[in-house]
Amino acid sequence: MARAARVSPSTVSRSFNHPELVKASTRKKIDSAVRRLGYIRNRAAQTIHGIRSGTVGLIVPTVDHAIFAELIQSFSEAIEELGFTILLASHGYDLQREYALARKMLEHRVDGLALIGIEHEAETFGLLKRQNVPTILLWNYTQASAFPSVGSDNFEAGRLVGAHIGQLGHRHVAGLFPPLTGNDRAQYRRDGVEAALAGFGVHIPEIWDIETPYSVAAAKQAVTQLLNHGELPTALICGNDVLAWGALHALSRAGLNVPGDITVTGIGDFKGSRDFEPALTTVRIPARQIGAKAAKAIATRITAADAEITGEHVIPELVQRDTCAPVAHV
Amino acid sequence: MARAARVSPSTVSRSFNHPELVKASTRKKIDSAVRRLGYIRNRAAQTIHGIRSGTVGLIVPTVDHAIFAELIQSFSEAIEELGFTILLASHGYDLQREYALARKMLEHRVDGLALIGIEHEAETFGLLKRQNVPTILLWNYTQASAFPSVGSDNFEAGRLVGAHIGQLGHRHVAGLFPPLTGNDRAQYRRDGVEAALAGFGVHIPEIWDIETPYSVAAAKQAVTQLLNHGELPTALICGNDVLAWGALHALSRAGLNVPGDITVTGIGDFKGSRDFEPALTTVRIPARQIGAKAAKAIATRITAADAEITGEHVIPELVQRDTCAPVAHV
DNA sequence: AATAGTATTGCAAATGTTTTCATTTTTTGG
DNA sequence: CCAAAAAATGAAAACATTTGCAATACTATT
Repeated sequence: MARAARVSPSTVSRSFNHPELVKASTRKKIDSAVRRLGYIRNRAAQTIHGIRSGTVGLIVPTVDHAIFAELIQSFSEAIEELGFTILLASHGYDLQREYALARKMLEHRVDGLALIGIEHEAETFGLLKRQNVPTILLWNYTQASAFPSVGSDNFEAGRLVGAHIGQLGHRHVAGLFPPLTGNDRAQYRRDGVEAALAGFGVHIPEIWDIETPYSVAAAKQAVTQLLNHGELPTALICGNDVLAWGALHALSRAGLNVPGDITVTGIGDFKGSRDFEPALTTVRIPARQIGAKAAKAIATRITAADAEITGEHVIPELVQRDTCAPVAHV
Repeated sequence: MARAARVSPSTVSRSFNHPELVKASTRKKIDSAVRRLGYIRNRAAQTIHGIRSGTVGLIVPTVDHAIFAELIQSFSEAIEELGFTILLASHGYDLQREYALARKMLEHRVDGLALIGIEHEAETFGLLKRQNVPTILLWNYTQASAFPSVGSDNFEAGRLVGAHIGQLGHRHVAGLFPPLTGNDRAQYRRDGVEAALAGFGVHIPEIWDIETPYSVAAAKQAVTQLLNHGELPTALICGNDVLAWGALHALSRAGLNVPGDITVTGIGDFKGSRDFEPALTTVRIPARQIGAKAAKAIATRITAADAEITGEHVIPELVQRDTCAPVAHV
């Protein structure tokens, strides 16, 4: 490239990075050579100078379906705006694989890393601390996390639905949750629900304690099965909106009225929950906001290495819509 | 690193890349130093030797919601399996931005690039041809695309619904499509629908030709508005499943029976459409299959530079479920 | 114990860029 | 038109790795 423009590599470099330092005529020569050759700078070569790679790793449990899609989208938009590109990988809720992926991203010399959730392998935390990679934990929030977390307190989210259901007078409550292992969000929500419910002396009995994979299909099937099982709860608390959608479809299919016959809640307030029929009562965890804030936080930390970033709590909020009713007085 | 293990850099390199060439005892020394220092190879340094970067660019219109999520997930799983990491970016249906993003990925020296759809800026195609980056076009399919395409023929998908609706006897048909600019998939579907319909002498009149942004909320609102508009079509063809969901919610809200009062179709067969109530009649475009095949195709092309890869047509298929009925005989 | 192999390692060059410092060119002011 | 100052450019080192080739260290054979 340098020879094509008949200048030294140094001048080419300057022309890109500090154009004000090179004479207009020289710059023109270089630009024309660039165009002529279709030259594209090699970021890898810059990176080995300690110059930032311009990439941020994002490791999620899954891209599939609604859960993280909105988060990924907003995070990616915001981080792109700030000049970075995303390296994306998913581990399928396997925190061992997460460790391997984090390592791989470090090989690529990402400038920063974002993980979903608060709890990770000690090995992973150790690695990131040692390598001193700016890291941020998304989606769930606590003050005491190993790295700054940006998200909603999922325990609080669970508590909100639990309390709401309790206040509506429900005493026969079922729970529909995804597998809890490797998923602190679901775990915290679940704990929050139980804690709030306990305040009303309510406990989810084992027959009504359903675990299903994360999908509309699985949730629908599980609820359909529950329906054939004899006694019906008066309320069904779902660990997230997708499961709630599945539940609503199952109830609709069975000819049951929501909230007349049974109350249903979700968590997440995913796109579509507002417009569902009946509109889903849920807890809003504002994915777009979290994504945008997280992007800003990590970019700040990357560009101003000293700036200690703090986590940020995006407060979850109960959104009352049309799937909840007070229990009929006995 | 090399000094820590008291060997030369060359030996360290060999120990990683051709372990059989270094003595077991030396390898052990190196391994222990690696562990001690938490050393992680720098891929950037490898990349400037012409060694592959191990990344594949994936540029999508949006990550949001159901459309591409499944595709991204399956593509990412498969490509990861093959040892690559994804560089992800989204352009919001703006093909100019797509060009810029492609350039950026080239700066990062991606080993290959995947784009959604067949039609792109001439500039983009030119760039990729010149740089000779293995490129693949996802989701839509034609034989005559600028790069190999892996996906379903979206014209055919549209034709399938159009023909189905025509055969059921519908003559008063409405269409609900997303904006067509910068979106060949929607465009082709639309064309297919119209072509098939024309075979039955049917044309979508302007009042029933609705364009809405890509979301459940927008679709619901648009259909609600249509409902207040006087005359009702006997069938509503939606450009994709998400819009169909919105339509179904609107109809449910209005107390209309599907398919009794009106027939509805989607395209895509996204996760959840099967379990919707009523289950959505749609055309299956198997995202998982497309993602997996595309990953394999591009990886092949990357690892065996000579291997000319061919596109692959994943045949779309009408999935008849419960939202279509023949029109009542007049 | 010497020789011929073979196995193992190191040296040096190369990769594409940035950066510091030195050199050359241009401009300015007298 | 000259000297001094300022502006523009180039040379060389640095970054972390790979690789071909040369050098060294073993092993087996006689």
